[in-house]
Amino acid sequence: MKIQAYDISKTASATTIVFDALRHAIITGDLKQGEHLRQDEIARAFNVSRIPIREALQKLEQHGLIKTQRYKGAVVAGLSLEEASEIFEFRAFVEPEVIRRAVPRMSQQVLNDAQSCCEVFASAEDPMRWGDLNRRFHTTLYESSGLPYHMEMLNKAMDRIDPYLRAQLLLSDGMERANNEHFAIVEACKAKDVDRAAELTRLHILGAKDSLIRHWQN
Amino acid sequence: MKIQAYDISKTASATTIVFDALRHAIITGDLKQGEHLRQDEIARAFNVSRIPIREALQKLEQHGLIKTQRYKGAVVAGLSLEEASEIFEFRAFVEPEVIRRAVPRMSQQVLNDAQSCCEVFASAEDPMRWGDLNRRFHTTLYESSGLPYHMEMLNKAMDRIDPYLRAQLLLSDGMERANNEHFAIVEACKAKDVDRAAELTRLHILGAKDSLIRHWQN
DNA sequence: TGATTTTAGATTGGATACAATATGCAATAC
DNA sequence: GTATTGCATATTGTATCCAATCTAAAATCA
Repeated sequence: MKIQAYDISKTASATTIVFDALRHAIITGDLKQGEHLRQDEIARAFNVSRIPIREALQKLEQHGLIKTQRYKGAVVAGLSLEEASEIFEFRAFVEPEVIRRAVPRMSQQVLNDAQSCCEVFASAEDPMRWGDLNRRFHTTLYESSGLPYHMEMLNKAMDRIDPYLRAQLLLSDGMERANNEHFAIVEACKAKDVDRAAELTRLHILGAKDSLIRHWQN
Repeated sequence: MKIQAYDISKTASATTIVFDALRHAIITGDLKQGEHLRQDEIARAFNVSRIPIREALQKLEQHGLIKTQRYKGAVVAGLSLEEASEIFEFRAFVEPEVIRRAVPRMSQQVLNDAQSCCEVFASAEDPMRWGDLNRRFHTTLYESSGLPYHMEMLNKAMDRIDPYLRAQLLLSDGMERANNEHFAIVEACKAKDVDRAAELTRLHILGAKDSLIRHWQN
């Protein structure tokens, strides 16, 4: 076998392509809260029938990104401030526990990756990339935990509040604070200081939540 | 308007009927781990086309109850002991926090409901009902928390390990222990002893996990 | 005019039909 | 006899079509 081979069964079906595209559009805010998603329109845009569209919409609803009503269609789901707050609190409660498990297991490689994530994040010019980089930083740290179920739950949580995270980073000092806090977390991980890493993570998330709430009320 | 009216848009579509039926069959163990779910077969059984079946299967996959592969179909997902353990630990971590928030807000009504849940559970003869009653007991307690997102996550977690919970209750002293622990939790809630309620909940879940693991290894 | 009914178009839910892929068995080659 | 290839069947993915429902504008009536 001299040729480069892929597992074709893992390539994307029409449904997953559409799902990924819509998911991306929603969590980046291209599709805004309350906007209608017309099956026919999307189907024409992707040049497929409505069937894969409908299945993609089902998946989006399962992820909480849209809301559908029988015979009325799908709209991009909004989050009230209360709902967003609760999800931030969920993260602030679970992520420190995950990092607790991860710190003792982090290889030098992972620590280096996290460090360079931080640096790329710090020097990124494009605000559109901040959200992705921030997300990658967090998942990089948690991967060593060996807790795939917890991470699955956290990923879903982050999906739901992604637009709010992006908004928070765009606030006056959002980016700078996130940066400093990220570097501090990496330092704690390098020092294998479990308690400190956990507490910094907790404060990092709660801080984002608080600054978002403050900004919201103006 | 003298007649009893329902919001028909909230009635079950073919998809949700099929989903509920399959979900029930899986979590009660009627459909066993690894069993194939053929779209055509299910469609004939429910006398609908494959479209609603496919949508129901998607939902089941999102809940982690089945696994699908392109062009190969769906099989009932199994859980390794490690995966089940992690989910027990997730519950053992999150549920005490939820009950912490719930205890100060529990009305007398809720406390009475929980108490009678316990009593029904204690006197239930049919092992098939134990799982449902146990589940209802836990959700009754948590509803006062005002944390719908946390509860959604916990419900998904309980769905995944439901067959294991049922198995655990069937162990020699499983039912008796669960009973005693449930009554103790209710007592702590009545006494508004937040710390005790949380700790008892944590031990209740970890105890179930440990007894399951011990039994598994024989 | 203003409220109600009618009606036509738009949109979604579901059924049927067809295409793409997997699987297992027979045929062939060695 | 074993391994490979070709073919038939089973199963899933997608397209097309029809039915059920919603929406909003036109028509009707007081």
